[in-house]
Amino acid sequence: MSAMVELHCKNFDLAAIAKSGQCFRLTSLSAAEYLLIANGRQLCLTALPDGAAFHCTQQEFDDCWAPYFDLTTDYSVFCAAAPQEDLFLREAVRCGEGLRILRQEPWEVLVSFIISQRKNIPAIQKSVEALCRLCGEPLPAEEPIRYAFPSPARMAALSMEELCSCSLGYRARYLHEAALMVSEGRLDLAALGALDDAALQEALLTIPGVGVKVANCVMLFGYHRLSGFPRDVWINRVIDTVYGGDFPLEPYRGFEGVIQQYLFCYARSRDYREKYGI
DNA sequence: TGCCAGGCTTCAC
DNA sequence: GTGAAGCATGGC
Repeated sequence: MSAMVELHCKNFDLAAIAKSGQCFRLTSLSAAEYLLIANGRQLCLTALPDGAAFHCTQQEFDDCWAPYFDLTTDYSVFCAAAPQEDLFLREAVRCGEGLRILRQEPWEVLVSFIISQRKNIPAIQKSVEALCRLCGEPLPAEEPIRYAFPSPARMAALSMEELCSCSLGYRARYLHEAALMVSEGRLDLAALGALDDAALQEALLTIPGVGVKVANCVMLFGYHRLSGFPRDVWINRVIDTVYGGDFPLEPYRGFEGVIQQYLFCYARSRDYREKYGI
């Protein structure tokens, strides 16, 4: 019988995480089965009513996946921060209380969110997967063959034509330059982790194709800087239509990014669109 | 078929 | 410094 670790946790919803738009390689295989490729390995998961079953050894769970899913953080504290009078945020939290802010590798997040600009989530997933198939290392496993996220060096070796074959459009030259910057040592993503938030954002903004929004995504999802608050079209729409153009961040200082994620997921939900006629 | 998508860069002014 | 135009492509 293969190894398995069961997680029972109120604030853990695989379906919500999979469609949260923060990672693009956690995919649904069936109603309750999911496949995650991250950290150079793959993991099968089964959604449970109060958590998930991780199909791996206890050691792999402890060393790799518990940190990845940020399991030592108590998200109920963030959920409880929504004030009684903010009915919209309370509904957003209720809708997304199983979300986690994943601790992904900065390089993968950087590439994924350079790709993300002016694309919807299915299109991003498709481009990321095409890129992995094109130049990612095959993972040691049975059929079907799956591919790790490509290293900067492997991406830098691609021609512009090869990059464009992943439906990257005008983003291909951004990715090519980013891959060169990292593979040639002009940009040390690991070293950036030692910088404070302001210096980290400044460094990320030197990368072509990275503006304030993408930089905030990389900070939040790649460096676990929970104060990052990416403003995309969905968030701006919510702030404009629900908060009169000004969302109060001060009450959520230090975990603005978690609140942002609740807002983002609720804004894209059917509940929200039906309720607000959008 | 047309609008939109986890925006950024460039170029007038 | 600010605002508008242009950008490639696929989902819905």
